Amino acid sequence: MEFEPFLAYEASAGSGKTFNLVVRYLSLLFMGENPSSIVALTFTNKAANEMLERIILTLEELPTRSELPQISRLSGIDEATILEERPKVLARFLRSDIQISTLDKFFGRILRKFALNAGLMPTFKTVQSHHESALLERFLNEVEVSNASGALIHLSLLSDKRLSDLFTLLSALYSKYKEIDTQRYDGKNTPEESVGYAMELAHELASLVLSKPLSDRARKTMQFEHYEELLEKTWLFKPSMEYWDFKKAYEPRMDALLHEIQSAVASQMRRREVLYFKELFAVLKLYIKSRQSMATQSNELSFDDITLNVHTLLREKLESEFLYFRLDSRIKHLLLDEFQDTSVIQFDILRPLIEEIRSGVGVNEGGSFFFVGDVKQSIYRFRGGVSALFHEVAELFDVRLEPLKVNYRSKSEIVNFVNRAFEGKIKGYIPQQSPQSSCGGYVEVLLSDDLLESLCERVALLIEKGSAPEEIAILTATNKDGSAVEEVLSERGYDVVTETTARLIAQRSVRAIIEYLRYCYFGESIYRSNCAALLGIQSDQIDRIRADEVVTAVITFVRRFTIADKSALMFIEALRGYRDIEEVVFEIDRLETSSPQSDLKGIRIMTVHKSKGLEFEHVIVLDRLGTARSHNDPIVYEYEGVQLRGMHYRIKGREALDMAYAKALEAEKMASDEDQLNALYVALTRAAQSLMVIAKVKNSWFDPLELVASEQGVLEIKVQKEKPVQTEKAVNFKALHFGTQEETLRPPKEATHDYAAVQFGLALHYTLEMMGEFSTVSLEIALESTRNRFGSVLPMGAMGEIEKRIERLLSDQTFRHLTQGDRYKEQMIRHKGNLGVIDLLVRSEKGWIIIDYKSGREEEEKHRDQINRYGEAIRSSTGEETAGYLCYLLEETIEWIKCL
DNA sequence: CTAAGAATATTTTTT
DNA sequence: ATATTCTTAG
Repeated sequence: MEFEPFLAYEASAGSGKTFNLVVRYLSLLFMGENPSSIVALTFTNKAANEMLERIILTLEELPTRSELPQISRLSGIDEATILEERPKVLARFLRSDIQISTLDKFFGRILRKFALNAGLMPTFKTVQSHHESALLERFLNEVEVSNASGALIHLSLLSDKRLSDLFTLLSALYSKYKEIDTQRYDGKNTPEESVGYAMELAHELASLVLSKPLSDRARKTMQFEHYEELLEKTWLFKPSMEYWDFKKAYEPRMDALLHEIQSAVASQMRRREVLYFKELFAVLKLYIKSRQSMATQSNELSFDDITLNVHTLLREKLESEFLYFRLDSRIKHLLLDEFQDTSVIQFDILRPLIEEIRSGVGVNEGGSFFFVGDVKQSIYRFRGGVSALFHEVAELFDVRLEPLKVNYRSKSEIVNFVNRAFEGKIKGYIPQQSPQSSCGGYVEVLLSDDLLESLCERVALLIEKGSAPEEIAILTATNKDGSAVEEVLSERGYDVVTETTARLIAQRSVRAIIEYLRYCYFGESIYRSNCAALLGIQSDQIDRIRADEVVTAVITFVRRFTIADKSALMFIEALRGYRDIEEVVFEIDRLETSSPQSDLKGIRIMTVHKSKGLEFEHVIVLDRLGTARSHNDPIVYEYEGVQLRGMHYRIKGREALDMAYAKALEAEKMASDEDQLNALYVALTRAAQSLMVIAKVKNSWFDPLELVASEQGVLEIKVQKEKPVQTEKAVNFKALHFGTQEETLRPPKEATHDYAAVQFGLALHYTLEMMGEFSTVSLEIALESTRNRFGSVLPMGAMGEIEKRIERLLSDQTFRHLTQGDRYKEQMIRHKGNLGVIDLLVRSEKGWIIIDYKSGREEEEKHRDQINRYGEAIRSSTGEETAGYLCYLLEETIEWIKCL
């Protein structure tokens, strides 16, 4: 097989998408390409990290990896040579500026480089969203200044909507406006006002109908006074009056009138649409203006701001040659993951890059473009994803499309079930194949009246059969459903892990800290009471202090009331990003960080959207607990492939009167049904071993699949090989890793004036902390991070010294002996209200071993005390043997001191 | 049994 | 706001 520069994989679920991306990436490396010339983009941070990890891991374990033969085939280099080259390639890779990231991060980087061209400061901050109220204020001000208040009021009246709804619509249009030909909506060709005419005809029809002998209820439906009342009538939207009670009195004249009325009403609706769009786009201009000025003034950009600015920059302001000139290195190879979720505007930004590569002339010779995706898993239409791009782009750049048909993830029963469920439902569905080796598996579809009860039964069954809780995932339609599941399972004593809306600032301990800071800042007693209530203590126990040093104040507070749970510690980390207490009290509501997952112990609960790209042994897909709500976007977008062809104003009943509108509405409905089906496809393809579908009897989410209650295969659970699982009792101390020791809760240092020595010590600790394993390879990686972080502050030769000392440690007999067992780095412990961090904690056969690294012997007494305290903490919380060592990594030698 | 209109229940997915 | 269910006249 030869390396194909232009290739795309249509990768169904579980068909080895990441595997192929990694093989492709590594082949390029072994073919001698510079890592910084390869750009690999994905959609989520999770996916980007996973890819980077897989690449490093594969490089490290290459001799035994199944990627090796594939890389050999693709690159045309024999395996022996590849293995020989491996250390060099790995070293080069780690030294380079690696370009594996999310699309948004990539765009952010470009924009930063060219910020000044875009009229922005290069120091801009990325935020999830702008201050809603501040933006609204600015917008209204803009409206006022431009004398557009009339337009805004008119718009509000036309749409019968509140300002806040209008504001939501504007922000949705903001991310789309580049696709819209706003010129078309300038209000020319507005149809004549036809309310009067319609009413006249309607009255004529009414009197004609009422002149006949007719039932009372039929007479009643013919009564209306205003146009609005007329629009409520059901008969107005019927194709003919020859129906129901009217049948007996029917005569052709009635239908003639009806159709005339209908066309008058349709014309009036069109009029309303034209006026609406005219005003809307006038107002949108002002909105965009306020959005831009907001971004420049606050120096904060949202994801949308970034994308749009990059687009303007690359497509309207700069030549692509200039882009290449400014980027550190020429992008020669582009690898795109999850391509089906790309939005039109995102692709438009990438387009010149691909065109350059495709041109294949001069410096672009030998470039490549590769993308992977699966239109069946396109579920982000609401965010602008256009799955039609997938095939369109393949055609546009003459990229060969190859389907990956084999599912390596799921057992055959699951694959067969999925094939049966989706064949004929998803357009052009190609059944997946199952390799011989993945025979077996289990699928159950059960219909239930009490979803949560059935869910609990299934969970109990899986656990009873020996499944570990973390192997079970429960997928729900909404976050709210996820919370309901979480509640019911916790109630029954199961450990659960949710990836749902648990925002950090929603956690109890964090809320208490925030209230405390508000009390310190504002001095209002309401905040003190809130804080006390959250902590379950008396208000007078809380003192107001001047919190000049926010972090220090919070640490004191956290210690005093012993609320140092994970969230609190993570929050302290987040607080470091704030200037002062003022910024904290006013900005903290916007902190979107989610709270840490509870050690990943327990049953996973998440939405189907979040589960995308993940895989679990046992999956239970739960029907929606509530009923689905159809979205009510006031605008119906009409797409033809990837092109936005038109926009229609959504008016109730309009589809019966306006063919073009009816067509657009129908297309929209089909697209949204497709999304729904795709979501189900994602849900049913997450399982490796067993899949259970719990469906409602009526109005089920699964209705489009026409599932029937069934059971296939045998529920077998391979019991995990006995891992040294810590019991709940043993983990009485908190195992944590947030940030690095140097910036967290290291006890305040003695006033040391030797700045260089302090930096050296920190860098040494940092390197040890960054090492994934105690191996030479890990050391190399860790040193790279240290160089990035401390390079500028360390004296000459310090890096070499660190490397020397750690290398000595790695070959030290005592160290090797002591570190046999499960190792935990940077463990935070809490004991008697004190927080501490243990450099290295080892769980050996005999008990716990504490190891603390030191770079100098100046304060040995203190160090001993520290170890003794840690030892006491571990011993009292676990009740097991505990030993403690100080490990001095000195210039010439390693010295060990046993403290307990 | 049917259609109209009133009453009632329920109300996303996220880089 | 909208989909579904309920009530009721014919």
